[in-house]
Amino acid sequence: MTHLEMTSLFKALSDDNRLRILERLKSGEKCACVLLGDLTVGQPTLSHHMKILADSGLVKVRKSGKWSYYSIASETLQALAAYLNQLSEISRECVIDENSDCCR
Amino acid sequence: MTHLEMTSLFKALSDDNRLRILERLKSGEKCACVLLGDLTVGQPTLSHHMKILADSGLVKVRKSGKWSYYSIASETLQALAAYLNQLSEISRECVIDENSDCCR
DNA sequence: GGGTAATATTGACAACTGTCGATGTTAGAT
DNA sequence: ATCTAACATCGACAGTTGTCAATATTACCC
Repeated sequence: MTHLEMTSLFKALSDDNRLRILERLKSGEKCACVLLGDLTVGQPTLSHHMKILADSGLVKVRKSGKWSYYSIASETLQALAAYLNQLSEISRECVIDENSDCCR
Repeated sequence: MTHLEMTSLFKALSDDNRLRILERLKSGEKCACVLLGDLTVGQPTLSHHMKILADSGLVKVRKSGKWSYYSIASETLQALAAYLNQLSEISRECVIDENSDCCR
């Protein structure tokens, strides 16, 4: 996963409504009109959010007739979680001495 | 961790330079002037980014004399990773029948 | 105290983002 | 073919964000 893909994933996650959508999808696949009922945004706005979530790879889309069904892309979420965990593992306890100059 | 805190964490992570800073901090505590050398932004911009990272709880600050030392706040990163993992665990395989109407 | 180095703050500006109303597209129903 | 429901796209607008130059603050050194 490239650096750019990573930031676009975090961008996709950094909106209150989109987080709500993901949490709603945790209970299983949902169609857009159901999600619309859960939020306080208009239909074009929901469509916009779903596009961002789908394009980033956080949700999968399945179209059937008039309906669009969305579901969580677990692999992507797990990959992100793995990245964050790796980032939290500080390789060595490297505390700089308080009296040393750090900048030369 | 509240919903609002969560989105502010993701917001803090959704910038290329801030991700770079965190990856740089993975090798241990660094002072601002060192981080400045790693990026292609001016000093006020770095200061701005560090404030966002610190306020969100992703990094810890230690001040000593003229210098500010920054380090990764592992707990926060791990909490976020746990949240993402929990989100990826779909409770039941709930695929809606293709021929059913979803919206009533 | 005066000078200098590290960092923070302020103000300004361009770029991006979330939202909506209006309109377009597509597919089933009558 | 016409109507309607689900969803997408477009254009506009306000609010936010990343960036910089200029300035302020703080702490050390002489």
